[in-house]
Amino acid sequence: MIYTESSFMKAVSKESTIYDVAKKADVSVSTVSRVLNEPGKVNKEKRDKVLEAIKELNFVRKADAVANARKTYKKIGVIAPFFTEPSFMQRLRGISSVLSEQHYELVIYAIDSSSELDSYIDMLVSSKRVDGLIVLCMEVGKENLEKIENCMLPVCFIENDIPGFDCVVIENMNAGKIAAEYFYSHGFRKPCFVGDSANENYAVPSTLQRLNGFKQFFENKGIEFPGNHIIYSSKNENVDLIQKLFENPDESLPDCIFASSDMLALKVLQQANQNNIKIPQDIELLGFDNIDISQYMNLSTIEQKLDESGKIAAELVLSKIKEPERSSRKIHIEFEIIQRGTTGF
Amino acid sequence: MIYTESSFMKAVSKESTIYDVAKKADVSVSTVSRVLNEPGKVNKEKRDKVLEAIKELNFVRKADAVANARKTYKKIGVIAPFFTEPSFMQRLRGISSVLSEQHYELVIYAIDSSSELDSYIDMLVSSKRVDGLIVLCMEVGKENLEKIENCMLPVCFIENDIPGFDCVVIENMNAGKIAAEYFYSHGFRKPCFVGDSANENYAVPSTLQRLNGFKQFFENKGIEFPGNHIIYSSKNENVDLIQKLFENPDESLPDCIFASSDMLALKVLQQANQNNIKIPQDIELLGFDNIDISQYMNLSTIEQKLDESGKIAAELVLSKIKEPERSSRKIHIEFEIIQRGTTGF
DNA sequence: CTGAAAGCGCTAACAC
DNA sequence: GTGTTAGCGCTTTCAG
Repeated sequence: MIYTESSFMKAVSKESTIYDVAKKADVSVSTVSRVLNEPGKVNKEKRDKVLEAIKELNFVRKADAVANARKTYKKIGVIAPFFTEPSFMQRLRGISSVLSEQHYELVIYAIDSSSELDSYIDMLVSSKRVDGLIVLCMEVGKENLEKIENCMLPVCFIENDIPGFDCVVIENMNAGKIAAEYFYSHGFRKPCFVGDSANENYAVPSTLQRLNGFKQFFENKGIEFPGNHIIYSSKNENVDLIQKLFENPDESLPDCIFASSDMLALKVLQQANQNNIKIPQDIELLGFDNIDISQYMNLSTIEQKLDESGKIAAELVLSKIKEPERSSRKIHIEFEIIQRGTTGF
Repeated sequence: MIYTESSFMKAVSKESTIYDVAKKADVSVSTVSRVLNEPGKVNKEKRDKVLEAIKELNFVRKADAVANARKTYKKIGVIAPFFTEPSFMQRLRGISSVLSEQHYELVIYAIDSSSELDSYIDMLVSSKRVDGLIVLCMEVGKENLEKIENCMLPVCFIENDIPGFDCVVIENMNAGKIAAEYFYSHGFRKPCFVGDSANENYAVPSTLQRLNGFKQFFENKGIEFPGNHIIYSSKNENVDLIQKLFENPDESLPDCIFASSDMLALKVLQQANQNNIKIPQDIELLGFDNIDISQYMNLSTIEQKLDESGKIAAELVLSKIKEPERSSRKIHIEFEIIQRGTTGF
């Protein structure tokens, strides 16, 4: 057996408590507690003695004991579908920034399936371990809602509009409409929509809403969509459908495409390239999300202020914690068109 | 003032404790505790009474109190640079999966600057709040290492090789070599490297290592790189440099490009498209990471098994928690070339 | 199987 | 300022 440096040197020094520190520094535990929490209120002399004892004993206090005594947690949980999409990350980033500012910890419960969602919620309501909860883009059944309400856990939903709860809602219909309006006002009359239909059953159906908003706007203007100008299918099928679309003769090609995610838009861009279709000269292309890579790829897109939605959600739970009786609020996130290289020809 | 449904209905019922439950069910607190933890060991009759009391009182136990009494946390902290890169997400996913399997919570400390790193580490060592720590792709100064060691916090570093600590190391040099070997064995002799140099000071310099591995392999074979075939600069400059490269006459173009990240590779792909350079016919292109979008874009790339590196790191801390005295381990993550549409012409 | 009682490690009145 | 002491809410011996 080979002893590495670390296992060799480290003694199994027992973990010390403030009692040990107090004894060693020859003061009371309250004094120790004070130098930990309000050092100003204790004499320099004693304070130094305590500090020294702390150092010598290698004392670290247990956050759980503190929380238990103070009856506070300073933790917010985030329930999110498995973080595969970049958009979730950006939202998390927003959440994280305000939480760390307020000295709250961020604990993540990543969901892979509906049943996992249930079991996490059970855990969270059967044992109070966070001060508040943020639920990201997930459908939550009535039963679970009741559980949450029963244990009076402050919660905020993002991208899910639930009556009686704090929500940060993304007006996906409106997003579709804004895209349509943009194209229409620039003179385009042959629109096309591309979106992935494959949503997990526990995820919110935002793509469909965007499609509806997009379609409706044009239809209100008397413009109909040929069947192949609405591509709304599973990921793999969509690739084929896009390819088929681009194989059409020029006159039956759309003059503008709204993709319901930037990833999809990037895919369209690539496929257009391969088919010698110039973007934006032949077809304009607008994505959705404004993920990091989009700027890089010079993709025009609709930004939904992901960071901000995360921030607002965090602020909502925090405020709900301070003021549990306040009535629930619903915040609508704005969109913004980011015009880059794939539109505005 | 308008009362919403929720604020109207919810009484300010005080939070109840197991004492309340015990009283109501007419049993001792130990019995309540037992039905909570080992329900099998208590009579059905009493158990039901307790369960009923729990329901009536809307009792939820405090995780902190439990942790305090049990002297256990069941939490792992992850320190990571701000989650902007998709690769981090995938690693987190790996970490998350094994933690949730083992019923550990995952708390995230997102770092934005060196000073934030310091303050998080201070917090973590000055107050024990997690059982273990995973540090993602960050440089940690000697001082901080000592602090961590002093408080005997089990820790595992990902993509950072620190003697005496558990590490999951990515052999970036070797990655460069593998890419070079791949191109070389397929007959390519005019290699080109593209990488972003702009790393935060607290991030590990993996790109440079990949460059060195790539370069070295070819140089060992007697192949030199013209100056413009090594693009290693800041993000914005790189775009220009790539463009300039592609403006060269055919004979001074490279025949293969290794990009040190998939994002960059995608950028190269786009720029090649715009310059009517066919990939892979004119130039082969290999990325690095195999992020989700790469499959979508049919990009050949080197996968570094991000999920797995996260999983292993999580397993390492967990094992270190169980067996604190075991000597430190270093796990090397393998690479795999994923051949898709941008190579293998 | 069940209950009494002694912790867990820290905080927070309350007196001095 | 500082020490005493009673909690915090739950777990866990140890008898019975």
